[in-house]
Amino acid sequence: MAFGKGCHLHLIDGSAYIFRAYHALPPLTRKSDGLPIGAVSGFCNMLQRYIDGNNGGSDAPTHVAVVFDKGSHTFRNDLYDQYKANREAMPEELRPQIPLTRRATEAFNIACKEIEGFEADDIIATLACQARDAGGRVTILSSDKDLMQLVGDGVEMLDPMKNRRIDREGVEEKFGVGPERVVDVQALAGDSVDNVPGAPGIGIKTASLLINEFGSLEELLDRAEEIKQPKRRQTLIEKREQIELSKKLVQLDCDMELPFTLDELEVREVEPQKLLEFLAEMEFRTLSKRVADALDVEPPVIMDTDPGGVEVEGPADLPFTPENYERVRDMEALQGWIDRITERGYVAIDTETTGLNEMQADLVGISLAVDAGHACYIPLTHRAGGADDLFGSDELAEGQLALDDVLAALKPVLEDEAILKIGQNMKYDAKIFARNGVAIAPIDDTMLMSYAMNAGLHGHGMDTLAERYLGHTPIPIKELIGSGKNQITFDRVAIDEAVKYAAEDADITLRLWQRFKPQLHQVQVTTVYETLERPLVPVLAEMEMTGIKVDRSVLSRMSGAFAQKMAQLEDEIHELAGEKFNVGSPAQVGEILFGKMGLEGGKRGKTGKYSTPADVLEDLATEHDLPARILDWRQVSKLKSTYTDALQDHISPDTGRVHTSYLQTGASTGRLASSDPNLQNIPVRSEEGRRIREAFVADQGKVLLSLDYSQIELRILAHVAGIDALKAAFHEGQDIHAMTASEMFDVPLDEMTPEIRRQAKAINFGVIYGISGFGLARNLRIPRSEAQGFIDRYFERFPGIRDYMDDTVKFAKEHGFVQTLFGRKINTPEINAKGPGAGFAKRAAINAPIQGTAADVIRRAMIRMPDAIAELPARMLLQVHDELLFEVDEDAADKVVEAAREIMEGAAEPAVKLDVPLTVDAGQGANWAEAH
DNA sequence: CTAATCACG
DNA sequence: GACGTACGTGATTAGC
Repeated sequence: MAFGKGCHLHLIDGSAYIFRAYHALPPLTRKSDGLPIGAVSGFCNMLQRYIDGNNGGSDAPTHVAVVFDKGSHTFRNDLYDQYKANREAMPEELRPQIPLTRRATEAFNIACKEIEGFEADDIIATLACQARDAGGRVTILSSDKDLMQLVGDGVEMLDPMKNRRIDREGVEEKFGVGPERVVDVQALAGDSVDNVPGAPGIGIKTASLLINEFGSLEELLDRAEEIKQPKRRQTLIEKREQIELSKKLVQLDCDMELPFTLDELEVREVEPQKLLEFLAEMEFRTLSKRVADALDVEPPVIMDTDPGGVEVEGPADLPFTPENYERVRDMEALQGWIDRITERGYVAIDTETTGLNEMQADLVGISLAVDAGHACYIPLTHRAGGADDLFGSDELAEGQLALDDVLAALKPVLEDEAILKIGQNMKYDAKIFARNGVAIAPIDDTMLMSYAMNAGLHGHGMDTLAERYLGHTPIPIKELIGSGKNQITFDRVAIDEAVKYAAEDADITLRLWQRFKPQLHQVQVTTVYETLERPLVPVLAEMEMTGIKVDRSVLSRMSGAFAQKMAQLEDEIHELAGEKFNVGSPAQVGEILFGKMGLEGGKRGKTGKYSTPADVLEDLATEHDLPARILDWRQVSKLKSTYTDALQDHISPDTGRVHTSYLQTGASTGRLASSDPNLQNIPVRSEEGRRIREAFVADQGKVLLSLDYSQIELRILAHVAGIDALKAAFHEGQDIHAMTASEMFDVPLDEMTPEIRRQAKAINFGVIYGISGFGLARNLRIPRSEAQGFIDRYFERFPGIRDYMDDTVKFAKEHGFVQTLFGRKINTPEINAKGPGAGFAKRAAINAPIQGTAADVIRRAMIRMPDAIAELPARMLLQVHDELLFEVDEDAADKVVEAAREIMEGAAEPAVKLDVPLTVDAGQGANWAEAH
């Protein structure tokens, strides 16, 4: 039948269907071979429901097509190279499913249309226009707002999820203008998802207002001078070109040359045989049965195992049996494992090494697991003689494959894009492999999965996870290597013992993965895991391996000076006290001050001893010399022992640099933690302490570059709590603490004193921490009643803050967690507790979304940074919560600042559009003190 | 091994 | 009405 009057064309936005199916469903895999199949399954279900819903209806289509995007480069990229530039890459699990969705469409006997280099939207637009011109009706099944341009004259949209028809009125409701002016509004408003710039500062609301006033975009731009608002007028005049470009980008192409005609899209009957064969191949049992029922035919039989007979065992209740752990002795056995891994497409892997320091530890063996309950260990460099041999032996033990041979055989597997490598704390193994010339990818990490789901509930180490989720206590490493000074390295462990321990780790990791993978979707943290956790692993690994240069001579000179100062202070202290005692013992200091000298304010701690924290001593120091000297001594002692002494021990003999280790799962809020050594708490607040940063230096011909977010947590607070006054202040670049002080104390900005500003600053920080009168009073050293008065006044001025706090606590009490703007969940198990813990949990719940969102922002920046600076002579070295430190060639510093700043300031987008700008301060110098 | 103290954001 | 509090970390030391 030729398409014409009385015909009804359905156009299905296939690409949108696929993404929706992918994100809505857990990551199902085909049972026989583990092929990811979730999106295909969801897609088929949608098609089935679609067909069911239209069968025999009076409004049934006469013609139908599913239309897909094809190719990533379209004519819009030629117009504007940034078009869709901030799109996240297609998830790895989705990629292989794309061709299967085309086959699925054909299996359902529906026309499947795609054209290389064109977006589905343009094909849909062209078909819709042709159908309309031929006098027929069109329904577009999509919720994509871009397609709303086409509505009218017999063309409607149908949102398949909400099952809502969108006609002319629907479009006007959404855009404030009719379909023919939708393009104009979009051109002005832009689109952060597709990266269409539009007119800065103008959204849909303002855009429709302007278009309605002037009639069209062209008219508006020609008569822009008439606009009253100065900022708007200026934008429209200055950004005219950008707006006109935006229009070209959003304008759908109705005049494509199509290699097919409408007539070819005529609805065809489903062919049961063809469809059921496809569903059987995909192993969709439920859907096959439903389709077979609907068609009134026998459902196909789908075997539980593939023709090769590989049983895929689940983790449930399968016992741990060391007898099923194999020791790999020869290349034939290894090849068997490699074949099995290749066939399956994933493997759990773990490395054993001589130590916990990945920069120095050597590879001792590798364990692998593909099926739960079965695993192997490949010993590589175990020593002969073993633990009992007093002197050990440097001879290699018998029956081991050569390290080089094994690495050569495994390298193609470890680097194969189609084979997923699963680990527990993969950063560690990735670094070990990197030092052996293997770039392991792609990866999954059970530790990070647990963190994404369970932050705040418990730790994420293997022992914790195995006990909680598998009901199994793994062999303690102590049983093999001992502890304390008698500890041995893993290469001295007898191989047979090592097999049981190491293979078990791979087995546990695999079982945890099988359990966690579907849970990620159920808990709705897949995006967090895939965009904030997993991609950070290689970035951190790279930073840690790079390390930062530390000048030992600077440190050792300072250590000497500190030692002298301490000795001198110690003499003075003993003199003042009238006796010798250990100044480093808080208990003895307490006895001297509060016991012997009888000073006021001595409180006893849990252990019954006097407590002597700095703030108490500071109060005493106004009247007495002794506590003042003790405070001086403590400061110097801290700097010497923790920094100038300890840091020297961390300088790697191989690189001359210090390599910290970042713990991705350390802080429940999403922050990183740094250890061995901790480079996130290098002194900066005190003048003396700051000098330690002079020892952190740039290499010859390079400089250190520090970029830090300005007031990021307060900006996020302004956004999430929706405080207009704060937002405006940030937009105008005002001094936020001065502005707060001015609001609170009714002091004009030009009469602001440092003291009033300081108090307002303390309140601003207090708010982020879940303020209390007691805490603020202690911080500001003012009476509690006065502090409470400040807080009351603050909430009066910014009532939105109180609402935010109340809402957050309420949410936590209802759900047991709070969330960041990017969807990270932080569990709050203590929130409904009674007693003193309740206050703690409340404040933590208030703080977590703010601290966590800031942490998410800088993570996003870090993940994007390697690409952004790839062409520049720069390396990212350190992260200190809101600061990134780089080492760059001297002459490229400005360029790097520009590139890195852009990434950092735009890091929230496109996922989140903050109401406040993020700004980044930059500094550079030969050392960290100068750069900061 | 834990508590106390203090370094950072 | 009393209680006990600023949020998040890691390293070092003393002292059991």
